[in-house]
Amino acid sequence: MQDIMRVAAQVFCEKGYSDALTAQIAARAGVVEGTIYRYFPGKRELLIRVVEQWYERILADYDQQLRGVRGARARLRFLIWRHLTVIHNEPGMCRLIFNQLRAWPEYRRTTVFELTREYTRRTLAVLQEGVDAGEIRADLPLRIVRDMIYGGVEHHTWAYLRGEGDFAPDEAADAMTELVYRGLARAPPQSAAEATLRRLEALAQRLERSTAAR
Amino acid sequence: MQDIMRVAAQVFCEKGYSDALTAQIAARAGVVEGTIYRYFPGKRELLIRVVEQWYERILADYDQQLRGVRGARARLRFLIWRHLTVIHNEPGMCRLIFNQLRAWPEYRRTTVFELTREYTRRTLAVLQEGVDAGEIRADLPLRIVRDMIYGGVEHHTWAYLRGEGDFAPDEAADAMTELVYRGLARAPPQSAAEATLRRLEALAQRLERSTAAR
DNA sequence: CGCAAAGATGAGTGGAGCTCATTAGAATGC
DNA sequence: GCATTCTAATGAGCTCCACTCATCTTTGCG
Repeated sequence: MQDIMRVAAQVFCEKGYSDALTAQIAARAGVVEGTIYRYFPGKRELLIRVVEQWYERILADYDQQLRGVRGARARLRFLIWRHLTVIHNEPGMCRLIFNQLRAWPEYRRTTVFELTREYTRRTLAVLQEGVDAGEIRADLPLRIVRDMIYGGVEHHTWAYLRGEGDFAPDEAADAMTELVYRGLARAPPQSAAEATLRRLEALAQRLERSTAAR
Repeated sequence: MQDIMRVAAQVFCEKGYSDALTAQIAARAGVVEGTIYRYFPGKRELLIRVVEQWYERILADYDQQLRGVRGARARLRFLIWRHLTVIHNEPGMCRLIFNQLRAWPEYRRTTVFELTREYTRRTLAVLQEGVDAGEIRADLPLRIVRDMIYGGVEHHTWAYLRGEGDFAPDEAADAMTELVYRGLARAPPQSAAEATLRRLEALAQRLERSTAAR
């Protein structure tokens, strides 16, 4: 049965879900087609089991690694970078998850779903750490930030997953972390700085006039 | 043929792509199955044509509306809000695009693909307007911002598209615009800037006192 | 009215997931 | 050491669904 799952993982990744034929998986695994259906209720369930096994492997050392990273900003960057890196290293499986698994009604009762929830929940927790430490403002819903992070990662890697073009996990992680962390705007505090600047400029002019008058 | 496309749009939206049977579409359209294949090379192409027609309708008044919105920030919010609203109003079609169409190899030669590119290109243009107007910093790649916007919208609406839960386009648009515009962080650069600002203010006060004293 | 061109028909085909009666092999009992 | 039972593997066949094609019908034109 482990043979079947190993072979199925290969064939699914190579050909995609619908072009991967059960007959082909059986042949490569050295069994006959019907044998697959002794262990799996159907092709869909086979994919689900394969992806679940893979995903558990991927997340195995995840918590330990995260525990080693200190500071809300670095932790946040790690989460983003990690997601980008997994996609970059294993595009086949990620394509299966994004294009097939998540579109199915069975998805919600999958451990992939549960583990993903856990994963994104950790992102919220890290953001909250930042709020508690006074590093991040809390006047916007953190859920939206999380959605923009995960959605952004997946949108950014979309072309790569189609086999068109590439992306750099490190650079993208830097940019996204920076964006989330410091934002894009010249925000209200800066207008305070501008006011101060104007006061100083006015003072400078007055001083210049008074020194010139002497 | 318009009948077939109208009926197909309905059935696809109701049942999803693979549960929508060609026989069913034909029956509801009052023709026989083979007739569909006189006008369309196959079921996939039928969906593509249906979605293309819909998408053109959706984007018909789009540019005109955008032209009516002034200011980079308001324009950006409009783009985000618009995307959210379309998803909220027509979940069936959006589900078909996100789950089926975009996963197919044919997608790239679709006008849906072209129009979407146009759509996101406009977002980059609006961001660039903000940079030119001095409203937005340009020291981070705008492509990443765009990816976080569109990815964020889709990630945020994902549960809704599955028929689980709901979301509020206006609130989400506000939050995302705010996030992109002013950022989240009381970040290191800003705390440094704040320290500098306090020193400058102190300096200004000293100078003001000394000039006043004369 | 005759004829040709275009359109519609529905029985039939092919392919892929899936089933099940049968067989082979292993474990257990006496 | 043979018989029995229980489990696993087999592969021919079934079903479902997209798709095809020879045939029939309607329309347009002289």
